[in-house]
Amino acid sequence: MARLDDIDRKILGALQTDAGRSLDEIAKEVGSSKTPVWNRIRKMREAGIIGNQVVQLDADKLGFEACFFVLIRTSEHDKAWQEAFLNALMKRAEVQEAHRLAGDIDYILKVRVKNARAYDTFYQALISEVKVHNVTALLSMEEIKSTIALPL
Amino acid sequence: MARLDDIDRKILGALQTDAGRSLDEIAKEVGSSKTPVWNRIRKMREAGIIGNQVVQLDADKLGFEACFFVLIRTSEHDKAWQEAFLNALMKRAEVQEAHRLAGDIDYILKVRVKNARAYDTFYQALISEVKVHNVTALLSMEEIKSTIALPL
DNA sequence: CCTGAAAGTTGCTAGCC
DNA sequence: GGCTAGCAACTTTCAGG
Repeated sequence: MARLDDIDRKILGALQTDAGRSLDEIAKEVGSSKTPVWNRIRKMREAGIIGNQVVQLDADKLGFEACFFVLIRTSEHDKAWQEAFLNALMKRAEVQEAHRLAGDIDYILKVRVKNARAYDTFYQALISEVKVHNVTALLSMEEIKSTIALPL
Repeated sequence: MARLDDIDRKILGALQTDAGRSLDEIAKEVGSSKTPVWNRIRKMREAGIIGNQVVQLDADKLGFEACFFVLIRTSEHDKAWQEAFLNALMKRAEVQEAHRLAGDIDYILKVRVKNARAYDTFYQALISEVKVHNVTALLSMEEIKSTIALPL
């Protein structure tokens, strides 16, 4: 874990809210000026704290109207199965998030697709590739909040 | 839903993978040149398809080592309760995602915190603010995949 | 709708406080 | 460490095909 001061945190806060602004603007917002801010950003990039810059796209306007959270239980816990499962998740663009869980449920996925039929296609492809014991899909009716910003 | 051609989709694909490149690079990647690409991006911005540019931060390196998926059932379904609940979620930076669901479980949250104690603090604050019937927290052991890219 | 070039900003570096 | 200044690179605009 990196050691950051208050200005670093302000910079990160600004960048994770809107990275599309100029260095000058960000420098003014955090109460510093161009060069020091640029040096801090460079260091945090090198440290891997700051990753890629990406745009947020409007899922609805692009026709992705269905979003599922998928709870998965498996009976297989050996290395080979895990690798096959992990591989299947990585290569599927519909899977926006995948977490291995502690407890009763083994995995949770967030799957974004155009419609319910597209989800079924995804689901059939997944279970034909890897064996899973039990699957529960939770359908999102409304995306209340969605951000990648961390609570700095 | 907007009408997009193949080049538009390629541009969106490039931007949601890495928006930190120059127009020239992106133009070359999608097989076009600067000005037309710039015009397409401008139009998609105006249409709201392209939103803010943000940086992806490394949660682990910043000390956010705990991530919970929270399943919530409620007995209250009236307007006032919903507004209070929605308000509580919006103002809490720990809540990275919040969805209203169809079926048995009413809401799912993704909550990012520094550690289990910080989750408990969040949890206590939430249930003291709004009444919820049943809460199940799923603890993430490993973030296998995490992207905001849509499967264009 | 694309090309090419010009003008205005910005990112990035270096040398000084 | 931060500031000033300057150059290179980029974004953005606008003619013209």
